[in-house]
Amino acid sequence: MIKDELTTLIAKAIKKAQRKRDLPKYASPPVMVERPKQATHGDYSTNVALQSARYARMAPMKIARAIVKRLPSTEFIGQVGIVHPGFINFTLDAGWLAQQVETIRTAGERWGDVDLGLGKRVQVEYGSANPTGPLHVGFGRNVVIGDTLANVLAAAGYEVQREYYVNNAGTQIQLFGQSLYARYAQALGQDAALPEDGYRGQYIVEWAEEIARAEGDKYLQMDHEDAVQALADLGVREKVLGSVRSDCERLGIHYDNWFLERSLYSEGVFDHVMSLLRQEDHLVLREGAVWFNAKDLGGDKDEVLIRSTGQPGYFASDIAYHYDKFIRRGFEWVIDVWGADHQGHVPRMKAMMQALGLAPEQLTLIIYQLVTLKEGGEDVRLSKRAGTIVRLSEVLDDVGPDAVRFFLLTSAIDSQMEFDLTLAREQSQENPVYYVQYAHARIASILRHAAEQDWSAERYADGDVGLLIHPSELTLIRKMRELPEVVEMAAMKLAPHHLPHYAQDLAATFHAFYRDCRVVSSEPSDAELTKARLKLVESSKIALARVLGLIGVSAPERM
RNA sequence: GCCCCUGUAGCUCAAUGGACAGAGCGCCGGACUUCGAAUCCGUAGGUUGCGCGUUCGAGUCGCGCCGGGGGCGCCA
Repeated sequence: MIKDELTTLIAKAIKKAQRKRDLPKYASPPVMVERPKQATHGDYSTNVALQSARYARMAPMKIARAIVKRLPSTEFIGQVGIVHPGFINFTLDAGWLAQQVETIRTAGERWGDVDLGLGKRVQVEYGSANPTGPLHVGFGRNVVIGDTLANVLAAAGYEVQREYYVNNAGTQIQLFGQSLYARYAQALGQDAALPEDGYRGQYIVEWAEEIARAEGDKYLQMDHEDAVQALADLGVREKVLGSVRSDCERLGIHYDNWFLERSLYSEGVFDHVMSLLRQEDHLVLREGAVWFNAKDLGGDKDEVLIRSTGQPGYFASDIAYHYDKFIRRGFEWVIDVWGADHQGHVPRMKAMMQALGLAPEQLTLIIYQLVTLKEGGEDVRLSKRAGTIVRLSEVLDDVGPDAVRFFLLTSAIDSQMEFDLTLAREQSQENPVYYVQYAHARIASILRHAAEQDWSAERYADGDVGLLIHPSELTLIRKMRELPEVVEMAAMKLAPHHLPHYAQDLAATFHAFYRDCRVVSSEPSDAELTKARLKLVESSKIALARVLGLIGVSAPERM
């Protein structure tokens, strides 16, 4: 990338300046090349002269001049400027920029790809929640972040696997089964009580009725324990995962693998990992329970693995699960996407990594802040067990998948966001996603119009992009060229929110170009310019479609 | 009490330690007689919660205070 090439060139220039005695000998701080916020400061900028002042014991402006003096000329750099207090600003060469249109057209749907991952395997696990009810709208943030992160990492050259972990073992599933059984029995006219901490949501009633209608009273005939288990399994498999799949489908999310917690037990992974931990002396017996000695490995406290009842807890499964990911399946890097309500688990997960003989950095825990829900300015309190949830599917009905996805993605992972259902419904048409999509549809329309005027792709194939010299044309090309850098940044920082912001920016830049430059001209003398601009328009379509694709929303030809 | 995240325009949110803190929505005013007005142009709106400090330079880093969210279970 240009940014990296520039960094290297500057570093070389510094060394050369030192050899030629323009600069004293000193260990240069790392060269940082950034994109200035302000267009008048050029396309790239470095503060290395400012950073070096204290080591070189020279005025930054003088250092900057010395560096620039030794900078070799290259095809892509147009102008180099030195600005007080010591910034060196680079402007890309206009002719070189124009040629980038061809680069983008050649890259096609791979425009934006970056060689960062070098094919390294990474697993992104997201969406995993207790499968005891439909997906909640706040949880939508989890799947959208995870899925977009996976898209970005794939674009950045990683080999990505997307996984959903089905927690189909443990006490919550037990409770879910009991709740379902009670509602099922009620549906068949029996007098049955919900368990103490049972799931009280209306959806359990609905599911129970559906099961009663489809299967009759066969579960009442069975042994109670077996019936609860069978209903729990059926509920998870058909009802919960059914709704998860359908929500994900609507959001354009497709998993590579659905991993069952229970398989860890049936395939012996759990037992194996426990004996491993025992061998390595990470287990302690205390008060009839088996504890993991997390404190010895930097955890904040020890954790129960197997309760005194003999039942393994959630964390025990998690250890076995991650053993499976890293050791059995050989992932070098694993990313788990968790809500802030799980932040307290981070230390014990890091301790677990050490206990398994793995580097803690191999496991990245993305902790996103929770979405607080409002309805007309009032807080909406939520509880899956109490049944007061707002289903993701309802919001998808009201607002639409593209707007939901875009909205949930726009905030940084660390910032909590407020989702006002009333406002979201009212303003769904104002969602910025439509602004971006409109730009894409507008481009499609221009290309259609061009084809009608006999400007088909074949007829402008020999257009000369060197004719693109209008400031708005060049601004648009500059903006398109940022895409790979945005992808790289989003991948390195695991920060998907940069994408929707960039998308809006790109769309705005296109609209400005459209305002200033007539594309399809009826003047015969404009024929060559029309060809060049059609190429530019085509390349913007490529860039817009790509970023929309990464965000996971559609790029419509018409709207 | 301790730990994590956070406080930026009326609202929802951006800003890899850099240059005049930016968008969208909302408000007000303007632009469709050749490519899509779901667009564009313009106006207003800020002591970046408060106070110290580090730095050539702080919305960004450190410390303290105040406010918001989350966590600290043989639940997940």
